[in-house]
Amino acid sequence: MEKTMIDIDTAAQSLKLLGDKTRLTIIGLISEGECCVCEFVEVLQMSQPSVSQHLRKLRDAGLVKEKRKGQWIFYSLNKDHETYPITKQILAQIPDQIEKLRALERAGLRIQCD
Amino acid sequence: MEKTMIDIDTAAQSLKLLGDKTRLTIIGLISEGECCVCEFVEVLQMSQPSVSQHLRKLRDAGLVKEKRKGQWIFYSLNKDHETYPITKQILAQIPDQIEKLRALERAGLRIQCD
DNA sequence: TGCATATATAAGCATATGCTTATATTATAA
DNA sequence: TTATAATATAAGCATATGCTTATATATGCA
Repeated sequence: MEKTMIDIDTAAQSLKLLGDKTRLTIIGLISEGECCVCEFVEVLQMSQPSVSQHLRKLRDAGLVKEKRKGQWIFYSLNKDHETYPITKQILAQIPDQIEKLRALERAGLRIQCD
Repeated sequence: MEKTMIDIDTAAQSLKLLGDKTRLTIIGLISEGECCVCEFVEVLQMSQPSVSQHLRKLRDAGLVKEKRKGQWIFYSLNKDHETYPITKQILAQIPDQIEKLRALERAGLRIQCD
């Protein structure tokens, strides 16, 4: 498992994106699976356009992937991204967001379409 | 070695500071020792006020410490900071900046006052 | 087809950011 | 004490950021 160095510009660009509470929470939410936009809206208690705009930044940078499933668009971590190792290390040091998703599920608001 | 979780707001705040090429390079430069402002100015090829302003942000957040030695003020990593574990992990994944300091030394511009 | 739902995009705006130039502060040295 | 060097701070400005509201696009369903 050879460690590849991530150049400083690339690292800084990803860190800048992760350096926002909303986006860092989004990354935490999908650290163990995918979520759709309406789930983020519910958990984050933010407007849909605002959430979409954060997702676009993450997607443009390649940190997340999107996949349409019917009327929903699901977002997930892009584990192939050059800076994914950094993201993973950060995720290991912040509290997981799973409980928030469980609460969604209990409220019947979790989208499952597999 | 129990891992303490770093809350998401705290993590995001530090990541935001690290998400800037200049500041990330500064952190890289002091990852193995202290540097004074004029060394940063030389290595980064930036104006002194601009460097000072970046250092102030890092210091205000507690990510770095400063120590005056005569006419110079030396900056170093604050290893006691709550988010230092994150910083350390990031540093492990970017190329070290030591070579830049060696070049300074060869040019006779390295400040040593111990 | 037509309507509802999910999502994206656009435009506008207030605030944050990072630089610049000018100046203040602190310490050393003559 | 005066001059110089190292650093900090202040003010100004252009650009970036993150929200809002309004609207567009795409899908599913009656």
